[in-house]
Amino acid sequence: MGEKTDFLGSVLEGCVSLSRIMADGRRQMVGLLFPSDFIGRPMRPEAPFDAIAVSEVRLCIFSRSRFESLLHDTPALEQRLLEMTLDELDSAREWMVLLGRKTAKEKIASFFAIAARRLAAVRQVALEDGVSLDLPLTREDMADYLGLTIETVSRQISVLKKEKLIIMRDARHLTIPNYNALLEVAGDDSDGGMIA
Amino acid sequence: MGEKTDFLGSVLEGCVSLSRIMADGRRQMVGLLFPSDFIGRPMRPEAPFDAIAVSEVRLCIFSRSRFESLLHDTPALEQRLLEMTLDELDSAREWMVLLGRKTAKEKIASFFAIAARRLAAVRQVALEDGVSLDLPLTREDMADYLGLTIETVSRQISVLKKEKLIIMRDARHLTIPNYNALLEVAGDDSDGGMIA
DNA sequence: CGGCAGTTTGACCAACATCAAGTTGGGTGG
DNA sequence: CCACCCAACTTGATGTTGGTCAAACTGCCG
Repeated sequence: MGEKTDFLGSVLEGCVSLSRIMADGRRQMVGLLFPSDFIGRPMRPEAPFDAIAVSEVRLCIFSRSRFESLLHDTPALEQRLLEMTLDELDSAREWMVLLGRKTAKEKIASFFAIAARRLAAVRQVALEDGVSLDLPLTREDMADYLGLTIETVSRQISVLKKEKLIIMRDARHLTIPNYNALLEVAGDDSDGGMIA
Repeated sequence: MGEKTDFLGSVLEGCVSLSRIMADGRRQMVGLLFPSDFIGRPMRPEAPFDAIAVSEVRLCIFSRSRFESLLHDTPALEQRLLEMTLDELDSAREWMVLLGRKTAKEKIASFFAIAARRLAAVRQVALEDGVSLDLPLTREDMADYLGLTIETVSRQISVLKKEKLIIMRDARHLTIPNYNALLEVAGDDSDGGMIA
């Protein structure tokens, strides 16, 4: 778990997962890092979670010691990192609500809604009805992110397809005809949990 | 959800919960704040979660604006806050593993183990076999923290009692005869998830 | 044309939720 | 001091969601 990395960095391109694997093999993803997200655990040599590339990635890497001294000397950088960490904390807590209290169908709908929001942010375009995107995760990765099994993920995706809440050209390519309708199903009141 | 507080602060005595209530009433606790923990959301006027006192509490309160300017002018304070926030983030992620992948029994065992660790830290004593403590939460609060119902919480506590992993003098007073045995049941490999 | 990883679907099962009584214990008023 | 009350908790019977096991399907690569 969590190699002792001597590097910190940020994601430039692609997608990186953060996860924990329990002794008996159960796995839970605890975060999904998109371009501009910070990667690594400043101020602690052992990272408590595994960072795994989910697609091809380009990273920007700094040595831990150089980053930490730079951080120490640059209050503006430290402030920026604090802001990012506070946002990550809010995201993690939103995800706790999903894991603890949402149904399988709500979890899938939430994940699709969030993936669309993140991708729109990365592309720097507005999030409109009819957005299309390629899912960054396999069914197995989704299951581990959502606290489900791959079979349940697959079944609930089929349900959402049948209800016309999503359109899938193939297993990876998603279109959301009506974003607000999807949010409704996700169980988020109106403005839809502002997650990772 | 999350009143617009003009105050930030830290817990001096007692215990405060952070939670989200969904539109239909489902509730998920996303954090439990003990003495020395920070409370509030710096750099963002709206708190995204409700802070609710779980017991009688004493807080140390600062006005938001004064705290934020102090923060801006005091790199050491900012660094301390960054460290605390990074620790909270790790804790939140550990909790995600619990919510997403642990069984009801493992969740209860984890909660008891963590409560004992936190209480020992607050009391500044070592965590030894035979520790006793009064649970800070009702069964309902525990259920909302663990993503369960009160009935399941109650039943799994009964199971742990029958297996002599815990002793309960009454519904609130807990004794842990063998901490490592409890960690074993909690599903954490050996050193037992370092959670908030 | 296989072969294989990823996915889908079906039949069945188990864990946890729900619904419904009881039980306990501390607090109040007679 | 006792009787009652009520909230918190426990326990039992049954229901439902999501997990497990198993079999097929898809599309891509060699």
